[in-house]
Amino acid sequence: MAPGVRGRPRSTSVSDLEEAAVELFLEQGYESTSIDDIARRAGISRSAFFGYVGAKSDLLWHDVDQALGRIRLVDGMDRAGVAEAIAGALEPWGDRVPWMLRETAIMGTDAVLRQSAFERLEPLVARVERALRVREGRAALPVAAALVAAVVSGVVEWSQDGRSRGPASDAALRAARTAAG
Amino acid sequence: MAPGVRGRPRSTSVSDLEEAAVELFLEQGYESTSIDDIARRAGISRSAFFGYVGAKSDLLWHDVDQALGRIRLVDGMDRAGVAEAIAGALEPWGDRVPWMLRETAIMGTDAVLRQSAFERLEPLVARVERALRVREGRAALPVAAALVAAVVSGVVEWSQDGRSRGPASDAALRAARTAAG
DNA sequence: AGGGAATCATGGACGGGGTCCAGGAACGCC
DNA sequence: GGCGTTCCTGGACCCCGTCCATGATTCCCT
Repeated sequence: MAPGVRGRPRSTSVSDLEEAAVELFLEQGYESTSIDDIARRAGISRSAFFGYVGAKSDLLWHDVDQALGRIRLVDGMDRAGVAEAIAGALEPWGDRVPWMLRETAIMGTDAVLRQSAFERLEPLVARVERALRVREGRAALPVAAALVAAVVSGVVEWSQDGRSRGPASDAALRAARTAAG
Repeated sequence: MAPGVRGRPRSTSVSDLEEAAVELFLEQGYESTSIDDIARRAGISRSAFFGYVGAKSDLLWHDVDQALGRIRLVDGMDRAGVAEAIAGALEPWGDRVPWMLRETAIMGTDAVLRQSAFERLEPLVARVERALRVREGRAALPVAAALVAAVVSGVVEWSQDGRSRGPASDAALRAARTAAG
């Protein structure tokens, strides 16, 4: 596939690394799993690991990062439009929680997720602010921050709902509405 | 002072460490300043450093942590009440921006602040949720998250306002109101 | 077939953060 | 002065993330 690409082909993928990591995290926990462990199980060296991923915690965000990449915002949107755009990007998830957002207790990843959450979400806040600026003016930033925070907290609650969990996009929309009320 | 305390007295304080750190951060930047550098300038060993502070980034949050500790929430508050409580805790700041929130460009601390922001703010979200639960019911979490996010973004904007910056508490209140509207 | 050129993998070195611990130093109390 | 308590020190340790020289694998062109 992909003709015209020269050079040595990659020997694995981020998804494979993610898979290997989840296994190890479930077995030994996040902190007790070194990058060496993950790389070894995926069949590459520690150095190569950093050719796929910039940090160990990136593996936890792989699914979320892809969802973030699917969000399509347009300048001039209103709050509801932004909420729908974000919810739409979550539709591929359906009612299935990404591996890394589940079993956080077993893996002991809560602390790490908190550390990297702001870093991950802040770019989205910036994008939302830009989209809202036409309608909200100079107050766009707090509005954007509040909107994103509401949606995120909604998704987090959703991911912790044991059973009877609907689609992620519904949870996102619901949270956005309740916060706006 | 403080009679009845046995044992060797502490040889410095967190505030002293913060002061030494700010100097070094302004001179060399955050990343280029090692914990050894800070400890040396403060006249203690690297090991002792961790007896005052759990991590290098804690120094950046010293002022904010104290403000967080001043916030008094009561179960049954409404959104406006919570906003006022938070704003009240910021009054000691007046219109002066804490050292570590200023000159973040010079110190190169933006990345570190982002990393530790969620970690710092999430406990506040939890407290706000608890206070709001009486009135907001099960939707308290997204509301709390949105409220905190709005206030924080407002304070961040305030801290970057070059001149004609009013008190921090005003900025916090303003942001909370615009996000709620 | 053979020689670039490009891309990736490897192993190792390095600096730094954070933890841990054994020993010593400074205090109050008896 | 002895004792318990609290703190400081120096060092060892593990791991993360960066960097680099070297080698491996592929495509393309001649």
